[in-house]
Amino acid sequence: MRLRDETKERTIREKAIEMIVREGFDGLSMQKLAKAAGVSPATIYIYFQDREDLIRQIYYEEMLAMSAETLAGFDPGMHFEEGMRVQWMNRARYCLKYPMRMHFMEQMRHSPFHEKFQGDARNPFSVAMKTFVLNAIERKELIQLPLEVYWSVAYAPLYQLIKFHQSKTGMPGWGKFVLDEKTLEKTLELVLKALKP
Amino acid sequence: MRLRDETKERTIREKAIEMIVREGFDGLSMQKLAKAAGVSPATIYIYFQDREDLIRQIYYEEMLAMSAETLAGFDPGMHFEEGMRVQWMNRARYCLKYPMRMHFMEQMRHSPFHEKFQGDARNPFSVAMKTFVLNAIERKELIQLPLEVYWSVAYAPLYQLIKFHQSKTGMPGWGKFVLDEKTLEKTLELVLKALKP
DNA sequence: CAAAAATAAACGAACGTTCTTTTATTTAAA
DNA sequence: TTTAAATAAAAGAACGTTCGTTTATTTTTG
Repeated sequence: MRLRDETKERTIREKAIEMIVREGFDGLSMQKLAKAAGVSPATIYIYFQDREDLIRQIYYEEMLAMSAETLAGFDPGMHFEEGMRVQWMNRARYCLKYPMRMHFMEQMRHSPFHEKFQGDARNPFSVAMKTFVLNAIERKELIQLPLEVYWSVAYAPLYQLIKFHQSKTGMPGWGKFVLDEKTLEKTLELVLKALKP
Repeated sequence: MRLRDETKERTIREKAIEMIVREGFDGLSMQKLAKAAGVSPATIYIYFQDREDLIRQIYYEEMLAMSAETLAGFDPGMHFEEGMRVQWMNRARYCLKYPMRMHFMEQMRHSPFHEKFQGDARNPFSVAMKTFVLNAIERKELIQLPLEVYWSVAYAPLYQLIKFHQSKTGMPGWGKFVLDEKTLEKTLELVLKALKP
């Protein structure tokens, strides 16, 4: 019995991400992907049921990887400020280390795929986050607010900053923006100021 | 000479947005669009050069409409808190009034089209925004910070909140989230707390 | 040799776009 | 006032291409 060449699946996954980032979901065709991965179109269908399953699987894998990296060194029982700092640094590090994957996820999250796949995506992440927030509120290290408001104030600015950083042109009319350690830290301070009692 | 039926172009544009929101850029095909708009495929090419031009034109139109609505009742010389409040309410109103268009724009902004079209998109918006921020800093109503940091802290939370509101399922594991006037106002207060000296 | 991996070639369907024709409307000569 | 030429809008059918996927076959390795 012939064994699977696991590098083939990896290559397919990576090339798919590249294609989607470069040309959007429009640009992801199975035949072009096969060519890019140096593989026959039929081979893709050994590893994935169909095009949608391919996208779904990449999405799940990426979600897990991001969650894991985000929760590294994090404990839901941590003090608020420390926990926030760990998460900010983890997220920033991941996004800057894997800009392709990050871009892919951003594209995913704003496409109709997101709602379609969300139901069966069980990231270990929401639970930890919820516990962390409730703890922090109880300890009076964080003001009382709905989870969605917390999320919006706590992390949306970070992702927007990263998007500015990764944008080639920056804001139209403004120059190129570079996100350095200091700016990151300063922005985190602002967010903490908003959220602490 | 036969006159143009202007309703045709409007219908095409609206159906295109609907299709993109429902099925993504993948799902936008010229033939399906023609059928949905009750028009011959060839007719679309009277109004638009090609598929990409169609998307580009819709994008520009939407950008202008959003900018206009966002700047309604706004003056770059306004005091910081008042200006922020006007912009928050304007943006929120627009997004909640036209969820389709908003969704279309979000999908646009995170697709490769965005960088492609950004160069020639001149929204009247950046200038007003820049002036407003510089004024506010000079008056010491706003702390000193880069424009990108300001933008990230000031508006990213708002858009994230709106996305929660419009998401059918809400955060996975949490319930459905409804954005009411009071939550909006509360969140704005938090952001102001972060940004004021 | 058995069996799964991998392929090349091919399938019908759908794609973006164009070609040809028809329809509606204006213009202006009769 | 009638009517025919002129013209752009609009339609329908078709173009060649590429799409996602499958079938039939070969290759590889336990």
